[in-house]
Amino acid sequence: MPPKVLVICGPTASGKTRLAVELALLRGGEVVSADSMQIYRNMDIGTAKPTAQEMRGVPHHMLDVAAPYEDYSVARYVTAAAACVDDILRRGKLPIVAGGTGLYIDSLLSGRTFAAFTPDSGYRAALQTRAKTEGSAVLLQELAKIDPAAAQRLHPSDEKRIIRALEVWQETGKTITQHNEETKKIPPRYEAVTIGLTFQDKLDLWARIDRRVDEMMAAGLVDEVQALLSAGVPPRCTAMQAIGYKEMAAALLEGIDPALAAAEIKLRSRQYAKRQLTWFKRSPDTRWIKWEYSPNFEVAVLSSTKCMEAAGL
RNA sequence: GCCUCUGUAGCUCAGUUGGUAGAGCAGGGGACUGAAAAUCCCCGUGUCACUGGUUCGAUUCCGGUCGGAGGCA
Repeated sequence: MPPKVLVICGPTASGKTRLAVELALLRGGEVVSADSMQIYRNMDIGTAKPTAQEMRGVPHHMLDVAAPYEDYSVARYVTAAAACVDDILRRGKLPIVAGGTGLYIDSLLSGRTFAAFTPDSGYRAALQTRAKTEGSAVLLQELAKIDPAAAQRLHPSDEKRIIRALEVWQETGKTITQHNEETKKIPPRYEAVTIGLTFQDKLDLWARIDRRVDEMMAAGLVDEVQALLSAGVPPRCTAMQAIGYKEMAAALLEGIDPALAAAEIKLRSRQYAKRQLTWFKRSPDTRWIKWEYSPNFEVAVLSSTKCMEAAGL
């Protein structure tokens, strides 16, 4: 049997951080973040990275492990996060994987491996150029010749995935379809007890998001983004695609009122929360905790604890 | 007070030389195997302000009423 871990997922601003700390304190656990943007250093306010005060002495892993200008990836995350989880397990403590990046969580738990090459050979760039000039539909047609199943699955506009499929073939000699089938057979790395946080009423989620963005503004989001820009972080890099940074950087660069950017950030955050829910909803074993009018952490902790006991955690 | 423009989807607006209408954004749903806070796909019936008239038929033309914007006084 694979080792057991606790997972806490849910949309942005649903209280994952706080619940993770509560449960860690209760069970002698340590938190492993599963957040694709909190991995970056110097991006604290806009990613709602837990502060030392919020951590309450609970060790947190996978925060601040990359520089903003670096190109991070799921593959890197899984390698590093699995090492953290294994170490926590070895020390007899409970690993609590908490975060909102569904792909990171699933990849960590599944034991899935990624095609063994680093996508910086220039081939990807060449394909991107071709997609721009010839259109991604042309690339899809080429893909159809080597991997009909993948071509069938992909939409002609889905440039990123078409390029990835082509690049996997080019670099490894295997089609992405074949790769996916093989990795599906890999047994899960961990047995997860998953708790999902959500809201009875969507409007409560929206209100929490709005409030959080207001707090970010008050905490100095504008300065944080300006500092990144001043430090020479390219506005187009992965880290700067993060909600909050993307909009604020654009406002700063174009001389737009930051308050307008804040409104945009609220909107994008709501849309992001919806996408997160879509991802998490498809896991049938997730135990959902629905916040009602206001988040009641006592109830959530109790409910989580029962859930953990039932699963033998 | 007079003149001009204007009132169409939650918002911004197209449009119908008269046969009951469509985009963007918002919203809803979905996907997702090395950028994932990224990326991609699907979903548009609404008293066409109200009210008379002309007409086989009006959201479209004409009159009036009520909103809104601007101009002249």
